[in-house]
This record gives sequence, C-alpha cells and structure tokens, in this order.
Amino acid sequence: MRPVFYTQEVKAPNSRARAGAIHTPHGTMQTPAFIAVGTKASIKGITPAQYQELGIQSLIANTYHLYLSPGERLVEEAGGVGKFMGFSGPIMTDSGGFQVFSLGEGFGKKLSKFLPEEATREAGVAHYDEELATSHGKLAVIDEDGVSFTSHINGSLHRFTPERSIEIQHALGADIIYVFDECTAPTADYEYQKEASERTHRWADRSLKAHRRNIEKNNQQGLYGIVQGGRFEDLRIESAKTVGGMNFDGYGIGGSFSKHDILGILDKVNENLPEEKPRHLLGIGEPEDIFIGVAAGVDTFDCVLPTRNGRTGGIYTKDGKIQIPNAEYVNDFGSLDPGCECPVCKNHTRAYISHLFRTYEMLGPVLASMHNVYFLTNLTRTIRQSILDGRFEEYKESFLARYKK
RNA sequence: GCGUCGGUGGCGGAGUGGUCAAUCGCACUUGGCUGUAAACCAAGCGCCCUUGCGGCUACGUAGGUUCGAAUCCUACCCGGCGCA
Repeated sequence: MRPVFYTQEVKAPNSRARAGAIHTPHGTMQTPAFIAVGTKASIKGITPAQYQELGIQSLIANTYHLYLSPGERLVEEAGGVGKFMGFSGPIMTDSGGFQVFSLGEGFGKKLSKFLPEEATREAGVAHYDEELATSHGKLAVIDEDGVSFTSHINGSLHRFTPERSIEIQHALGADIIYVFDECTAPTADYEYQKEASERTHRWADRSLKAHRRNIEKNNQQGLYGIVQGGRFEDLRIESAKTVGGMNFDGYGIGGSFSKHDILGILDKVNENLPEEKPRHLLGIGEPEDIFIGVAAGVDTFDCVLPTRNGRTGGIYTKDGKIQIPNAEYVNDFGSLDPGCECPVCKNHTRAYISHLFRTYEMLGPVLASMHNVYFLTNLTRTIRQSILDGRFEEYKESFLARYKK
C-alpha cells in the first residue's frame, strides 16, 4: 500500500467529473477539493486554527521558498512543515518547478503568467519592463541537469536538480511531493516546448528514482509526476502518456494558463492518465476554471487567487468578483457575499471591510482572504456534493449563469 | 503701523520669462492579479468635444511690461514671522 492513494466514490455519467478521497499519512481529503496555497508555510493572513471553519483540508507549500528560508534542515528539525506551522492535516510541497518559470522567463514581467503584449495592454495590466528585466537579468537559468537560481532575496546563487528538489522535499516532510519540472511560458514556441517537456520527463524519471532510493521517505510520502506540454495538444498527450506511465502516486498538470486555452486540452490529458490515481491541476483557478477542471476529471486544485485577491481587495461572490474598497461599497451594510455561511460574512458588513481596506488596517486583507478561501473550498465542496447527487451538470450551469451574469 | 517672507490643482509641495494644464508625494476613481519576487501593480485624476502633438479656463485679485508670464513690475487683498 502506498502512503498516498485515491479512492473513487461516484463518477459523473457524462463527463470525467468524479467524487472521491485522497488518503495520506496525515489524513484524508474529500475531492474535488481546493487546496490553499501556503508557499512559505503560511496561508497568507490565515491562522491554522481557522482552517477547519474555512473548509481548508490541505495546503501546498513551496520547496524553493522554504529552502531559502528557513532552510529545509530547520523545518526537518521542527518535525516537518506541518508540525512547524501547526497544522496536522495533509500537506503538499511544490518542487520549485514553478520558480523555474517565474524567476526565469517570467522574471521582470510582473505578470507571473504573462499575456501577449497587446492583450496585456488591453487588459490594462502592467507589461514587461525591459529595462528592469535586463538590468537584473533572469534569476533562473536552465540546463539539462538542473536549474541555477539567484535568490530573489539576497542575490546568492543556488542550484536545484531533480535529486536536490526531492531531497529537500524529503526533509520538509509533506505527504505529497512533486517531481522537479520546468514550467514553461505559455508563449513558448513548439520547438522549445517540446524540448522542455522532454527534459521534464527525464527529470520526472530522475525525481522518481531519487524518491524510491530513500526507502523511509518513499514509504511516508507520495510523489506526483507533472504533465507539461504547454498549449500544444500533441505534446500534452505525449506528456500525459509518458508521465502517466511512470507509476507515480498521483499526477499534477502544470503550466496551465486558462487565457491561452490550455484548459481546453485537459480532457485529453486526463484521458491519458491512470484512472485510479489522483490528479491535481497546478495553479488553477478561478471558479470557471474549477468547473472546467472537474468536468475533465481533476480532483484537486490550488491557486493563489483567493489570498492574493483577498489581500488586494478582490472579493469572490456568487454574483462574480467585486472590489470591496470601491466607492460603491463604503455604505453597503450587506455581507460580502449575501447568503455566505463563512465566519466573515456572518459577522461583518461590506461597509466595515471596505473601511478596513481604505484605512490600511491589516484586518481587511485578513477577513477578505478568509472569505475568499472559504468561497473556493465551499465551491469545491458543493461541486463534490453535486457529483454525489448526480447533478453536476445542472449545478455547473446554474452556478456559472449567476456568477458570470 | 513699519519691516520681512509667502500666497500654485482636494492636501502637501516643485517650478521662478517660452517645450507648463503645470515634476513629485498623498488623497481620490477605476482596472488587473491563476503551482505567490505580490498587504502588489497599472491607468486616470481642471473643464469640454468619442477624436487630436484639439479647444477653453487656470498658478490670491486687478492692472501693466513682453512676440510670449505661474514666473518680471505696480497696487490691493490674505497669511506667517520680527519690531513697535
């Protein structure tokens, strides 16, 4: 028996949507599930004591960040990342593969998953600042064996290889760890994407071997492979087949950029991954994206948006997103999302939270993050129930009709 | 009363003869954020016309000098400080 495994309860009749559970040494999570992002062993703004009432079953921390600070040895000494941060449930660690992108090709773009320049300008968002990027250079450089990083904190030089990433993740001690992959830019051309995906496959093999070599950790931690392939369908399918054939404990689907239609290929990706293993869609997403993912057979999701949007005033509601600091909410005495059962909505008004943001009280970002995380965990919980009840499609239609109105 | 310094856009505060509707910060308005270099970033912010290296009105008030003034001169009004 592997330390991490999936059990299915109900499969929807007309899609790959499924309800089940992922079992780990630190507990079981009911899927589909939203996994909160806790990069530096902290879901920004939320204390572990609040996880349960916010529906947080699990979180994903980051190898690169914890390696830089406080260092994997210290976390190990503390008893692992869960013990260190005071959370007893299941935890994942991402391998640092995303930082290959955000500190490499993504560096200086400010938009971590950048859009083409015109679309960027149209959307009114910051775009590539060439002077900034070139004055600092990339912070990550890739070669066949691994990636050299310049610390974004103090400029010191560091090196990750698949073996090293696994070694660090062994020390961090999460239930589910990931192979070291290369997250490519969505704008990468076919040739580069092919090259990068194939390298990621070689790294997946090396990560797996490194994990198996450590008998003790291999029996305590599950290892997920990662599918890449960018926006190219044939590369995605090829990647799913290759990584899917390697007998990982689960599969992450990486490099997803919804605005580049990569989610459209998801169904074909999952068609080529083993049915009996859990699938995680890395870094996604928005409520619309979650429905796409679930329909395609994804079990778990993680995304920075609920906490990042929350910190900056963006609030999820059943009627779409709102900007709580905006003038129209300063005297709105309703709750953030009318009808929401979260502790924030039960106790506070939009007017109050708008005030907190406008006066830079840290409680504003905290309450907003709490509500947003609840919104996503509750969404996946409701989706799960709809699958169990055999009405996933109806629920999807009704939710999106209102959300996107 | 005399002397002196000063009055610039919601506020603070640059500018001190042309390229100034006026640097910058704050405030304000709006937008963005998808494995977190992110409690962040961007745009707008006198009025008007969808437009434009567009028109109009503006730098205490009123005049004046000049091809041209927020910038120079005169008077007045207001404020700080000093002396009476």
